[in-house]
Amino acid sequence: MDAERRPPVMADVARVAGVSHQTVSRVLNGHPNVRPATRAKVLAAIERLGYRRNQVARALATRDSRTLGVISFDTTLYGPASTLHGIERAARAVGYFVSIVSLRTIDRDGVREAIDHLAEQGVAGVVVVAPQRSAASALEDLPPGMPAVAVEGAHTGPVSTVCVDQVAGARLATEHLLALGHETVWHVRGPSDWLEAEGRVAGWRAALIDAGRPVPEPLEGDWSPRSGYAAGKRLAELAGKVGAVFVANDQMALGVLRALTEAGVRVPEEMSVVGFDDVPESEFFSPPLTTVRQDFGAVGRHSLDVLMRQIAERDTTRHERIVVPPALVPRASTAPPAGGPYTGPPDSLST
Amino acid sequence: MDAERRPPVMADVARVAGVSHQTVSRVLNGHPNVRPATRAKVLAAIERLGYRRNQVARALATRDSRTLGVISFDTTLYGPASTLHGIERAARAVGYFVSIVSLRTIDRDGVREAIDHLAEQGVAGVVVVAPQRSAASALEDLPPGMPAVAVEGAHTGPVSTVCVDQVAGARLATEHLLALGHETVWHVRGPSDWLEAEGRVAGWRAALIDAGRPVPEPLEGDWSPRSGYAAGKRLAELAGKVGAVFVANDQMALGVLRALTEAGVRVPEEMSVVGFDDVPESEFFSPPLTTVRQDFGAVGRHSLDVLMRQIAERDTTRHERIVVPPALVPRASTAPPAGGPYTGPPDSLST
DNA sequence: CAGACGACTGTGAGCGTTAACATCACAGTT
DNA sequence: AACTGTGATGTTAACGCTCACAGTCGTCTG
Repeated sequence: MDAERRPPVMADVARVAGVSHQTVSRVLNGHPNVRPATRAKVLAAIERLGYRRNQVARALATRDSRTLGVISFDTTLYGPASTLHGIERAARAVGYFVSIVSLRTIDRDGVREAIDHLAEQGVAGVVVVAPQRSAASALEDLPPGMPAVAVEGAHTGPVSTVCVDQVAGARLATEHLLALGHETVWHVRGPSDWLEAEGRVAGWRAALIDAGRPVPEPLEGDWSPRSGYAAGKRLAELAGKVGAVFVANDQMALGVLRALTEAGVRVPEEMSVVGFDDVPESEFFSPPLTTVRQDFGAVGRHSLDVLMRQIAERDTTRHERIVVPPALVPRASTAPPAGGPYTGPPDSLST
Repeated sequence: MDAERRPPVMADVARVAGVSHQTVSRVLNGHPNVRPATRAKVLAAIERLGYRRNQVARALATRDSRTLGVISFDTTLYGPASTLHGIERAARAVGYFVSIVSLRTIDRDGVREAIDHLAEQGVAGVVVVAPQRSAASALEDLPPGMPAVAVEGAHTGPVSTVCVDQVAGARLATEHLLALGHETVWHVRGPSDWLEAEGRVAGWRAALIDAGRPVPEPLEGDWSPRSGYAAGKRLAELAGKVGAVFVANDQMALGVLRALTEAGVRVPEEMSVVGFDDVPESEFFSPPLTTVRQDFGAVGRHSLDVLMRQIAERDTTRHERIVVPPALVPRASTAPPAGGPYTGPPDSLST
C-alpha cells in the first residue's frame, strides 16, 4: 500500500473516522463537546491504525514539552540516585517526563552547558541536584524565566531550594553522643566544596560549642569508604583520646569501622561511631550503624512540587526554601564511654 | 519593546544579521557553503540576541529527536544506577539526550505503557534495563521498527541484548571456593523472577556438578541485606556442615556476614563467603568481601553502541548479543576450610 | 415563528525548524 | 559573447499538532 510506511498521523485517523483532524484532537485532549458516537468512531479509528500522538508536534504547537530536566552530578551515589528516583516518580505522576544530564565535573561551565542543552530541548523547568558550591553558583546564570529548583543547594542565590537540614542532622548526631556521656566528639568531614559537608561540620561544631566542649580538628574525607578507612586508622592511633566520632556519611563510616576493627578497637565499647544518610546497608554493618536518616524521596517530591508551582504560577521570581528534617536512627555503634560519663571539667588536679 | 517577551527565533536572528532564516540554519548546522563573513554576522546576531535553537521544532522537521529512552526498574540499586550512568554518559558523548522512566512494578503492562509514552515523545530508541523475566517478555510488543536494546534481558526474544555473563560469574565464585579446598558451596539466591538470580544459580550448580560435588538446596533471598541476614542465621545454625557460601549479591552478603558475626561464626576461618557485584563498599566489609565484579559502565556503553548501530543502519531486525565478562575479586572473606582441604569422597567409614 | 443560544464540528493559520528547490552572481570555458 | 558550473543565498513548503474562529445544526424562548 504505502511504500513510505510512515506512522499514521492525526489526518489519517480523521479520514478513517470520517471527521476532521480537529475532532480527533478534541477526543485526544478530552474536550467535553464531542458527541459520544463521534468519540467512539475516532477511538475505533485510532485503535485500528495504531495511532500514537506525536508529542513533539504537540510540544511545538503548545510550547509545552511536559518535560523536566534534571541535572545531577554522580547518580551512582545513594543520595542523588534516590533523589532522582523521587523526582522521576513525582514527575510521572503529574504527567511529566524527565530528561537527565549527569556531569563528570560539576564546575560552573559544565552546569551552564547542561542548562543550555536542556533549555534548547524546551524543558518546562529544571531541577539541579547541586551539592557542590561551584554548582550552586552556576545557577546564577540560568536563562531568565526558567523555572528552577536547586536540591541541596546554597540558601542564597536567586533560586528556590529544597534540602535536608544538614546542620540539624549533625547536631542530632553530636548531641546523641554527648548525651551518652562522651566528653567530646571527633568528626570525619566530607570534601570542603560540598555544601552538605560544610553543613555537617557547622552543626557538629555548634553542638560542641553549645555544650562547652572542646572542638577537635576534623579529619578530612572525600565520602569514599577508602577515605573513611584512612581516617579510621588515624582515629585508632588516638584511641585513648577519642571516644566518639561523627562521620559525615555512612560509606566513610564503614571505612572507619573497618579500620577500627583491624586495629582491635571495639565499637561501641571503646569508641562510638555515628554516620549520616542511613543507606540500606548501614543496619547490617558490624556493628549496625547509628546514623542520621535523610528522606531523599521527600526531597525529590518537594522539589517537584516547588517546580510545578513555579510553572503553574508563571512566577520564577519568588523563591521558596523547603527544609526536610533529618532523623536520628540509633543502633548498636554508639554506647556510653568505657570510663563512665563525662561529668565536667576537673576542678583541680587531685581527685 | 515587545510585550510578549518571547525568546528570539531564527527569523529574529536573520533580521538582525540581514540574511534569511535559512542561512542562519545553515550556520547553525555547520553547512559548508556559507561565506565566512556571513557566518560571522550570523554568529554575532545570535550572540547579541541570546538566541537558542528550538530543538522541538528541529525534531519535528527532521523527525529526529536525538533523545533516547531508558526504562528501568529501581534506579536506586547500585547495578541499575551504574548502568544508567554509563548509558547517559555514552549518549551525551554522541549528542543524545536521555529520558528516563522508572517503573514501580515491572510487569508487562507497566513496560508497555512506558514504551508507549516514550514512543509518543519520539525517542530514537530505547534501552530497557530489564532484569526481570516479566519485563523481558514485555519487549515482545515493542512498536515495530523501534530500535531497542535490553540490558540484562533474556537471550531469547526479538531484541538485542547486552549483559554480564552471570553464569560465568557464578562459576568463577564457586570454583574459587572449590579450589580453596571446600567440599561444596552453599548458595543464597536472588528472587526467582530475576534473570540474574537464575543465571547465578545455574552457574553455581553447573560448577558443583562438573566437580562432582553435592548440590545443597539454595537459600532464598530478595537482594536486600535483611534477607541476607535471615539466610545468614540459617547458615550459622548449619555451621558445622557449611564451610563456604556463594551469596548472589554483595548487599545480601553483608547481611550474611552480620548474621555470622552475631552467631560467633568467624569468616573466613570457619566459613568462606563470596558475593557478587563488587559494590564500592564491599572492600570495607568485615572482613573485606571476595566478590565478582560486574562492569556496569561497560554494559551501559555497549548498550548504547548497539542502539546507535541500529539507528544508523535503520535495521532493527538483526539482533546482537553482547556479553560482558565478569571478574573475580579475591579478598579476605574466603580461605581454605578449617579441617584441611577436601580430598574426595571417603572410600570407607574408617580412616 | 423568528431569533437566540448552545452543542457540536470544520477551516485555516500558526508553532520554529529543516528540506528542496529556485535564484543570482561570478568565474572559467569555448 | 554566450554558456556552463559552482558557491552563496533566498523562497516556499512541509513536519503534525493546537488554537481561534467560523460555521451548522437543533432546540428553546418570547
